[in-house]
Amino acid sequence: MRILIREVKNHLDSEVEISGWAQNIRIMSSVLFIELRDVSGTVQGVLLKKGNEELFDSLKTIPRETVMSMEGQAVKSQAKIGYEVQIKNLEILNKSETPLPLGVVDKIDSDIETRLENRYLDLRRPEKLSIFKVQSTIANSIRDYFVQQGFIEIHSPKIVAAATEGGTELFPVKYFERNAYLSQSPQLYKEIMMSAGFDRVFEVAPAFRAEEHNTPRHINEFTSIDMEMSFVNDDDVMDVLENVIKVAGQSIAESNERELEILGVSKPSLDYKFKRISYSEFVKMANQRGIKLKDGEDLSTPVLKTVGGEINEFYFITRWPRELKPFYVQPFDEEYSRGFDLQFGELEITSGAQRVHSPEVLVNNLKNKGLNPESFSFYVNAFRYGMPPHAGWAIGLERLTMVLLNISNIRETTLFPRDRTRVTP
RNA sequence: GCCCCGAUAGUGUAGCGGCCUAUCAUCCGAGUCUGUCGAGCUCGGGACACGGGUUCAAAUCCCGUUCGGGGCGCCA
Repeated sequence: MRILIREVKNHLDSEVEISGWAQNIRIMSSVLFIELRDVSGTVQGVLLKKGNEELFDSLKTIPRETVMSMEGQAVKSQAKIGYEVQIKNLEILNKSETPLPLGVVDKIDSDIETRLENRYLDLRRPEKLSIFKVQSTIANSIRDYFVQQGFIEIHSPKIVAAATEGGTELFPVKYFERNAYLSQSPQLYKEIMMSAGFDRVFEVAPAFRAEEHNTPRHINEFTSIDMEMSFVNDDDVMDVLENVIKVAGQSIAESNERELEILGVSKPSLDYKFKRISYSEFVKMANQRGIKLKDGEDLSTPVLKTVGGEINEFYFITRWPRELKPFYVQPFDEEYSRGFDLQFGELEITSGAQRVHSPEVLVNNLKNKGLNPESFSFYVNAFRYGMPPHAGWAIGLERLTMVLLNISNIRETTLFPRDRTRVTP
């Protein structure tokens, strides 16, 4: 029965069977070592030539990254990790071709381009695996938290009709005899669920944006963690968001000690209150730093870098100008809205808001934004027959992973990134 | 979409008019070495993105194409 490599140390002085990839084979005249790797770690197998001549010679020409299974005695030894497996039986399950398009254990770092082209090899490296183990923890801890808080997990359609929010470019798809689009966000649907009386919902699903951006923080398909709650305001859902981030940080600290060590990242320490800085205060902060910025202007990347870059923690930017936020964001007063962003330093992690719940205000907002309320009837109608006040937000899973692991390119936290020029693998 | 920068063995690089039948490392192959762990040592293998131009001479300079990187814009 095959065991995981990290379990070998619990079976010293007994027979074990392990399977994995031969990441390095060191051959001496009378003894050879095979470093075997599986999802849990690595261990070396040893084979003395004496008494095993045939097997010994056949292993001399085995390429790196060949998949094999070995049986033998697990023993304490002078190996660096303190133990090894004395090979008795070895079965080649699948030979690797050579040379490798990308060395898994080479000392040379490859370009991200080469790594993405050969992602299956790149992901064999423990650091890359670790990123996605952590991402799994993040997603699951958030999901658990929501379920615990009485949220209902929903799955909204990803193929949508022409009319959406405006603004973002959409990917067109052929829908039989009609044109449709890939969904940019579950926004309208999760709001409709409030009208449906589900009270609190969440969804973890892909979102598609056909923007031709080319930055280390944008991709065209990402995983959006969305939530929406009824009978709450913007401050309430900011509280929930702060908890969610802290829960995720806590779960990583508890479950991914080894991965953090491999990545050389310290445990997230989030035991501080997330600051809530109003948009207008943020503008003042920029002005104090010599940046010419008027109240009402959008916060550009350089502004966020200068001001946000100084704040090396999570913080909210609240009360954005209505002008800068979408039609479904609830006004705070004539000028400002109940929309907010969660930032980490310069990076936007989340966008959220208390939403408009009055159909009249909604229709008015649509018109003001130059959109035709008629095209949104499927959505607006849900407001006509009893829509509760509600609020919600959406986090980019990949961006959250970047922040918690201090990774600077979103492609690193995406298994198979879709960017301006990449659709494969 | 705009502005910079880049493309040399499987991988990562040096070279930036003649010294280049192109450097180094890794890798691959052959051999050697009684326990290595970035194994060591010896020998061998493998590359100038594509198209055009300038020049006696181009990896090197110029133009175009393709692809990539960075910055910005766009971006619920």
